[in-house]
Amino acid sequence: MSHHLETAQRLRKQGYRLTPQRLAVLEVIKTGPGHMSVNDVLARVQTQYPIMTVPTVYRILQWLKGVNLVAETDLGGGCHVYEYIADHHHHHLVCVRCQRVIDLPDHFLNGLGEVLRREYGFVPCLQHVGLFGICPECQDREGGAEKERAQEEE
Amino acid sequence: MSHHLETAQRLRKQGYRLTPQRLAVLEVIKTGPGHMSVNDVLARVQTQYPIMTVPTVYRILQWLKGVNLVAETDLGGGCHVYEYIADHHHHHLVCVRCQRVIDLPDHFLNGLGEVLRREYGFVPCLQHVGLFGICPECQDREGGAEKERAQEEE
DNA sequence: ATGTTTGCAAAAGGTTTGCATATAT
DNA sequence: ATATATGCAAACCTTTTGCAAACAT
Repeated sequence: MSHHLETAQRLRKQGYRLTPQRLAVLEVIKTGPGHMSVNDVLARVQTQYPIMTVPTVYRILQWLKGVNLVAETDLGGGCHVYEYIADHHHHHLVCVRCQRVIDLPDHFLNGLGEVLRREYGFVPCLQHVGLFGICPECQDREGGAEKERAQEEE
Repeated sequence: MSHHLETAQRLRKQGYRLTPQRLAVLEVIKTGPGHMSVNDVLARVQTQYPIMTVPTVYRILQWLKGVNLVAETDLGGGCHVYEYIADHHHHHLVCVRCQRVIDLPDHFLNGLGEVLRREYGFVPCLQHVGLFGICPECQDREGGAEKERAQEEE
């Protein structure tokens, strides 16, 4: 936990207290695979700090979101994932079949943002947008024609 | 409940049973203001059918979604809203300040859909997308410069 | 008559809160 | 020393499920 001293110093300067828990969550979210749920973060932190609890993870993640160090993405169905904000925003393509998440560079939505601002006066938060759909692998597995299918009977 | 007989007939033909609860939810979601939560639907239905329960509303809404009569939009934070699908898809601009919802015609995302298909092989479900941001009114009320603001202290 | 749908109650899952204790500053 | 952050437990909210009774067909 020595390679993010400048971040820690900045936060301390802003009056925040740097507890081991906060540093551990920061470390995990910084070095982790991205797109981690609260439980993912908790599990990883607990390998180093077994006493870490769920409410604390929530509070720390909300805090990190507030200071713009992590982004929260709503994947639908009451599932939120978090990841470290490096220096560029990006979006997510979420497969509704296999739950896989594909990263999408931010420029794909830049044009849309401008249109919304211009035509609606609406300032969109397009830092992290989750878009749902079906990934190529699941299309292959399902056989091609997924246009109009109403298979609501299981 | 007599002005959607053709819809009812179609559903009955498909083998579904048309209970009073189903007809009531259909009526409410068809004539309601749109963007209704489960509790909104429940409250409106209960003015006519006081015995309506929460699980039934969920089941009926999932059913209506399955037969492509309503669309479900995830507004984040575990909040889902439902609305009747007329004959055109559209999207939502959700104000993160006042929760207001602005409708956005579907063609705003058509280009994006094609790009995702072409460049990623990803077939997006862009029938109903919720985009978050700040509406013009809230921008005025807040005073213009809402670029970089970290007011997480309350 | 039969299989589907409902109501009830309870469970499940994720998230939040109250409060005393521990702790970073 | 002091105000903030944590741990614990419990509450909260939305959504789901099991099962017997009610009901549309």
